[in-house]
Amino acid sequence: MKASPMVSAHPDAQADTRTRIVRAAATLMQRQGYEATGIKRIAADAGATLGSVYHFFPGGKQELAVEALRYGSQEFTDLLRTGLDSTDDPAEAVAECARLMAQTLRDSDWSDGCPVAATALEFIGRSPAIQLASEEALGQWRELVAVRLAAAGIPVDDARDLACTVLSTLEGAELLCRVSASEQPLRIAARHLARLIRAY
Amino acid sequence: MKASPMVSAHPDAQADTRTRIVRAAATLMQRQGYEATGIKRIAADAGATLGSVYHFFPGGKQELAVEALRYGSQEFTDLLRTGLDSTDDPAEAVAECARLMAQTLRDSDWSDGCPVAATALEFIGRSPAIQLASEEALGQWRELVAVRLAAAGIPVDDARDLACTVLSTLEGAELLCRVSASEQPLRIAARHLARLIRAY
DNA sequence: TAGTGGATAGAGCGCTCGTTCTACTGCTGC
DNA sequence: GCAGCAGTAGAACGAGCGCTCTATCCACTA
Repeated sequence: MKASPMVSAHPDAQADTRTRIVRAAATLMQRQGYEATGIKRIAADAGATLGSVYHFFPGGKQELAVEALRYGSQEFTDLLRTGLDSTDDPAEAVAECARLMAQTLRDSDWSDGCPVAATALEFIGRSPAIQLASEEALGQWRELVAVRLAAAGIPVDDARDLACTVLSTLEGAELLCRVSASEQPLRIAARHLARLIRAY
Repeated sequence: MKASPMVSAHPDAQADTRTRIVRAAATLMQRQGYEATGIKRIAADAGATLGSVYHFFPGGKQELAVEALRYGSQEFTDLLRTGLDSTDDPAEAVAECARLMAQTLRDSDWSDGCPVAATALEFIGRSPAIQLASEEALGQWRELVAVRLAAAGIPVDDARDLACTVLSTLEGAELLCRVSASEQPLRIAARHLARLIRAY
């Protein structure tokens, strides 16, 4: 079947097959982790077949997972950048990130959270490739926040430490939001993080 | 084989079979999540057999998982209580919790983290029983911190919100610690949380 | 028209999973 | 002595997993 690119039941069918597979994998792994996500389900969600999956990812599920983590990480980077660039006040900018996350979560029924958390927790100490990909993602986000805070005049060392806590708090608050199906933890975190940053 | 209670290759063989099974399940699920943890592996680690597992948990893996979550949650409650009661200064007490977590993590090679995070993330929106058990655990911890802060003279409403952020930050920092195999995020979180609390 | 190779397609392999089932052991009350 | 029962033991089942394999389709080149 061949479906010209614009005809399909899948929302992003216009993208090429490889991209659709990565997107589907990223979404599923973000929502339920690595082990609970089957390759056949990924292929079905992507509107692709098993043959295509193994054609593009001969390394199998793990290779696909690493790619999916990178893809999701980039999406979250974009969200952070949007929040951080939303205003001149660095405290308010970080708070905006928390609010954006809360909104994304609510809009997806508490499904679309941090793209690496669920998968990373399954693999700590068990898969160097996946742990490294997760570490790179977190490091990249931390750097992004640190640079933004430093640009606002906060001493570089303080900015780096603050960025670490900002990320910790955002990640943890997101977990709490998802488990309790409530925006509250991220809303509260937004206020407290802003207050903490203003103290510098 | 019978093994009088004191003879066995397993560290906690003196406990009864049911307890050993729950402990083994809690440890494995804490380290690698629910899906990656097989029932046969749980039985082997507990020094029990499949028959015993299904004898005590006729509801199967999910019933066992809920019990394991409760068990792990109680252990973490004990850790929090120890930290919170370590000093009169509420800010310092919360910081001590973070330090205790960092130490536990390091001592276990970044394996023994929050007992519910990994499993909870796999099941959000997919299993009411497990999500509820996770929510209860987080709520219990939050309450514990809130009461401690209120007892130190912080207004009740502020204490409740602060407790929420404390938990968010601890959970997130722990994730960062495990992924990066470093105590740094929790050490930094300890300082920042103390500072935030002192502002009230 | 024939040839080439990236991409698609899905049947089927071996394996492991959670679960079920039957048999056995050892204690307790009669 | 033995019935009854909680607990132990592990073989076996069906389902589903990740993955392999062969066949086919379709542009593009010559």
